[in-house]
Amino acid sequence: MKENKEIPLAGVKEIARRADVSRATVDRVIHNRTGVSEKTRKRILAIIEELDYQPNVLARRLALASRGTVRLGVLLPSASEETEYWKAPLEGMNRAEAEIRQYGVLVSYYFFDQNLQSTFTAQVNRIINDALDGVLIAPIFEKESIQLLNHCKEKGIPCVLMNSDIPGMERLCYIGPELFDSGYLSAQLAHYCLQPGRKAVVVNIARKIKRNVAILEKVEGFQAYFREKDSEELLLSFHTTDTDYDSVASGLSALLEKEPQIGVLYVTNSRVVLVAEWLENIGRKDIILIGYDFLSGNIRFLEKGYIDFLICEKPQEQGYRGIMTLFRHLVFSVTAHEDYLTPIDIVTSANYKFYRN
Amino acid sequence: MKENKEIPLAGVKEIARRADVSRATVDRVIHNRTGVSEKTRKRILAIIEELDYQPNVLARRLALASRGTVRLGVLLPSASEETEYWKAPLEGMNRAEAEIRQYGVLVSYYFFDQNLQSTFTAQVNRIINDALDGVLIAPIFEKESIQLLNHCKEKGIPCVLMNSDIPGMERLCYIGPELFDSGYLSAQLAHYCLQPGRKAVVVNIARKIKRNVAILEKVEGFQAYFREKDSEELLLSFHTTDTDYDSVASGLSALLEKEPQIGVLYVTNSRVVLVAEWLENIGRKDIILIGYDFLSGNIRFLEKGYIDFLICEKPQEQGYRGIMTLFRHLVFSVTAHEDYLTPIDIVTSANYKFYRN
DNA sequence: GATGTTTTCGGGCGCGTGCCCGTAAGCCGT
DNA sequence: ACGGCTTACGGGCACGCGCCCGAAAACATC
Repeated sequence: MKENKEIPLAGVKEIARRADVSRATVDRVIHNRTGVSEKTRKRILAIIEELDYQPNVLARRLALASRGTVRLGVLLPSASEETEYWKAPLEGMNRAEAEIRQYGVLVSYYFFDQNLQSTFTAQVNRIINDALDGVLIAPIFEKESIQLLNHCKEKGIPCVLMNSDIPGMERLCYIGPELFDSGYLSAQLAHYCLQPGRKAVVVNIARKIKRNVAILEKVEGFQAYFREKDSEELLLSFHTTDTDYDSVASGLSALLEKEPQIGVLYVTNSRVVLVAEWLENIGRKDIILIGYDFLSGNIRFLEKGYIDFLICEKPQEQGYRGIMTLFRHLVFSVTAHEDYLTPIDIVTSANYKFYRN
Repeated sequence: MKENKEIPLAGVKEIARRADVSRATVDRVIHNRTGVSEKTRKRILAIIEELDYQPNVLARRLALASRGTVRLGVLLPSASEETEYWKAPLEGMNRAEAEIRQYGVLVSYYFFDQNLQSTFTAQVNRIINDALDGVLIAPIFEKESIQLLNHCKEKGIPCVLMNSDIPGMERLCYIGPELFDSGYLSAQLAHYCLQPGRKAVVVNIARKIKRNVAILEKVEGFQAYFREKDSEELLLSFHTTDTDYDSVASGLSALLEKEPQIGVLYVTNSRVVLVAEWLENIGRKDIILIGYDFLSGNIRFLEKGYIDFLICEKPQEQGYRGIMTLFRHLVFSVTAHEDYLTPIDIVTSANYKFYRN
């Protein structure tokens, strides 16, 4: 009594039968190759339309496997201790790679040092030289990234940006967060938690702040929220370009002495761990601390109660989707992809156990 | 100068060549079928081990496509207006179905009415009768679900539970939230937002509360948090089995009159929309409202500012993963799946635009 | 040693698609 | 009428794997 009423998903053979031609002719039409008279082409196209023909991706890729391999390249920072962050996207890419290796896809990684522009440039040149079929890049250095994007455009190589966007450039799509909203959301949390009479501090800890788009946009979003709530007078800010613990600690201690009514600290990147350490050392669990990224160090302080909220933007999924987008574009010709703005997740000590990065 | 150094992923042919047998013999060993002498079997197994042979899933499934179809069944509540919630899991399942249809998988849906146990029983019987290859169920009615699980166990049919678990039963895995932690997280948010001197209310709006595991566990989690913070005296509660607006509104109005210091309302399910409506009518944006599920009605009140936090557990992904887990188990023999506890997401007016259900 | 039975294995087809090669029909010029 | 050339199409192999059928080899029986 099985209900085997399933439609057998008509293939090329069925189309050929109905059009009274051979499969090869249908094939020519599907790939708009030459060698088919206009009359039969029309006829076949009509039948394809009618049957809503969907090529079998398995068979297609299997057949294509003989022809050659699709070669993807990824340009991203190497995951050092300082920037453990980049381990996550890499894991996502590896996961994607494992999934699609069967389809004849090969992924090469081009790592660079975030602090050395020269390493970036060198890898850009290697990528150009290697003549890949698709490229995924984290455009940390804007100028050189634009150069690479232009090269890809010229050669018709699809290119996906991740982590941060370069507005106005031609590319397949951008995969990453909307940074302004990320700051705006943090401000909302801060505002909810702010007890009467207390103030909030925006804390920037980074080598270069003025040029760092990621930080600037977040700060703007944060301030925008307080402005909307007519609470701008509650905002303080603290910047330091020294990223070691001592500089951060002494700077914050000085600030706290001058402004004892601090209730919330918002750190614009994953260096929040330094601030958490400081809070632990001065024994102030009552100050709300908001920061970024699902990293082991941050999680530890989340558990201890010194970090209250971590904002996370699914870096692993960013890597996974980046590869998959290129794959689908190249192998299955699924181009209709707009930008993918990652969710902005709130992680606390109560839900971090279930978080998927 | 292309680096085509990739290992060609040795297939059955290569194994056969090295073992000096035909591909058919290798095939017999791979599927541990009879008809191979112990000596050659050992030899072939050694080579398989050595080459770390991974069968090409595309080719495998393509070849299998002729034999027959893998038939999956899903038992879930029909998405009525009242329970729009179930639209999301269904969408996820449809997405999964579209993705794996190429692999010869057919999904049948067995809908029941959440308020009528008889419809559940009827569908259980249909499932048993239809002799499916795999089953995904939302075990709303526990007793009948156990009956179905036992039947599956007997027949060796893999079975995945979703949305809520039945502890102690044999099944492939559970996909859904950890309800206790869901309540616990809500309490944390409530506690953060609670201004001095204000109180929090647990609001249950459901036909049957005492028997509803989902609600009870959440309430327990919520209370546990306040107990840990020694703030139990700040907790009130409100229950109603009448799920219409008027009952909810008049009940809450009475409560508010008696306890004017209410600062937070925690509604344990998606009926939070009724409470939001009430807050709008009495014009009280200052009361923090926490509720469940990413539904259009709830989102509207999130935008307006009457709902502050929505807790969401990725229902769409639950459906997607449910189907995919069965698929991978049946087609690719990827059994090593433990339970998948979905993330517990916090959605506010500032990040809902980016949320993926 | 002839015949039956079991064990062990190879050949070959099919899954749906991509693509190369061959070929018949039509056209043109001489 | 014949050779050369283009156009339009069909036949057939390959991709990697599953599986059926039949054959060879080994063994058993009289």
